[in-house]
Amino acid sequence: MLKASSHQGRDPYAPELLHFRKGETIYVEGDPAPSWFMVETGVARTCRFHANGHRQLTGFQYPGDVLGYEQETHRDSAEAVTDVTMRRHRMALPASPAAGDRTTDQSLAITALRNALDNANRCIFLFGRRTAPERLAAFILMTAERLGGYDDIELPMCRTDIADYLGLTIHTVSRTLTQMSRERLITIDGAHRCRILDMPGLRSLAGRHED
Amino acid sequence: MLKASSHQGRDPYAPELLHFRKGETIYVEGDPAPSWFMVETGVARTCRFHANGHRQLTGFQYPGDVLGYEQETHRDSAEAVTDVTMRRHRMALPASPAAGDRTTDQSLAITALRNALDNANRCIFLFGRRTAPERLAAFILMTAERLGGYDDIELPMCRTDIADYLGLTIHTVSRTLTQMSRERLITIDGAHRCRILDMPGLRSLAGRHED
DNA sequence: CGCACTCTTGAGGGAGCTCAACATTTGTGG
DNA sequence: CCACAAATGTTGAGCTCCCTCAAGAGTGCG
Repeated sequence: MLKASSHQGRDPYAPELLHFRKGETIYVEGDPAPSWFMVETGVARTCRFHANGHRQLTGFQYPGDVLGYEQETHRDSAEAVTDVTMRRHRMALPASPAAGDRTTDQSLAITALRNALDNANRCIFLFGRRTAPERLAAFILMTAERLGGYDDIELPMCRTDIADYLGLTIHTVSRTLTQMSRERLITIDGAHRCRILDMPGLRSLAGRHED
Repeated sequence: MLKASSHQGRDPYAPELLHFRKGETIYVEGDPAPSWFMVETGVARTCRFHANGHRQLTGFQYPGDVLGYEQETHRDSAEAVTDVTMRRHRMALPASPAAGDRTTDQSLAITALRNALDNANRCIFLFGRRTAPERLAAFILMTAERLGGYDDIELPMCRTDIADYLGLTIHTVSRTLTQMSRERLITIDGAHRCRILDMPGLRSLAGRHED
């Protein structure tokens, strides 16, 4: 399941660098989870599938973000949104045999988990009982912040990803973005690029007057 | 902000037992977060408020669940749904001074965070682009599992809590529950008690044919 | 008993989904 | 390089689900 450019027989605790091409699967829901990943370059997505086939994205992971830190088996699937480079870490099991600096490892894990939890809670907050324009405004602002806070944003994911993340259809996403550009909040330049024109207006729409 | 029945001058690392009465505030968004909590008895809820005043619950915490494990300041508020007993733990800072078994403490934190993250992801999954009946079916099943897997469930929270958690209005929650009892999926016995009549039907409605 | 609070129920309207078609971009082979 | 196909994105019309507004019923407490 794990596509690794691995070298057998190396130090099993040295974090390993892996490459995935756009669209490739990193791991699948239900796979055993002996390791977790931190994005170095590119963007990944995590998702789950409903019984009815509907896909729900649970998050996008940018450089520095962690994914796959779960007990026993993975609770979601992960795929590469763009070409992506990730570092694979061994699970820091409490009862693991002697191996280097476990404490540092655990601290790293705690920080990573805390960030992941914060992101998850932010999502729950952002997308509970909100209109399509509010969700998209929040999404654009969130993405802009992740990418460094510039007004010019490269959206690495396709419309379907955005829709499955925000709990909308691609039609509504498309229509709403068009509407937002009509209202001079943003400009859309192709499918993967947009620019924030009216930051206060966008923040207000997202329900973030302060912060 | 922290209402503690604390004894000054005790071992600062001994987890402390706190009591909160139904409706009492445990901590508030923005408070400094020098400690985190684990529920012993009762139920708590975490929530955030939108600029427009709308409340979004981010989770319910049952015995064994953790809350407030955040960096620097709390990212959400926490309140007691019922009378609740919690154990307060010190943050295990990587650079904290010598104090007992830090490693065990960190392992505990990792387990707690992992569970919290799993719950958060489950919520994102359950409530993305789903109808009111689907959300409520999922909610009832989730609550039943949390309470031990019995068919007879005591819902400790009020309708407003359920609505703010699922991103619905109390009207829709009420109407939908009534409808579900008309369809013989559940019975409603007062505001805080329900019984699952048709488990397969409920699982199917929640989109969980297997698992 | 009366007040406050929570929950339930109904009628009407609007946001977003469905169905359908078209436009644009990307990829592939001649 | 162009022709064509496939994938992705945009736009419109109609309908459904859930929110809004409004009122009534049940419950707990002084």
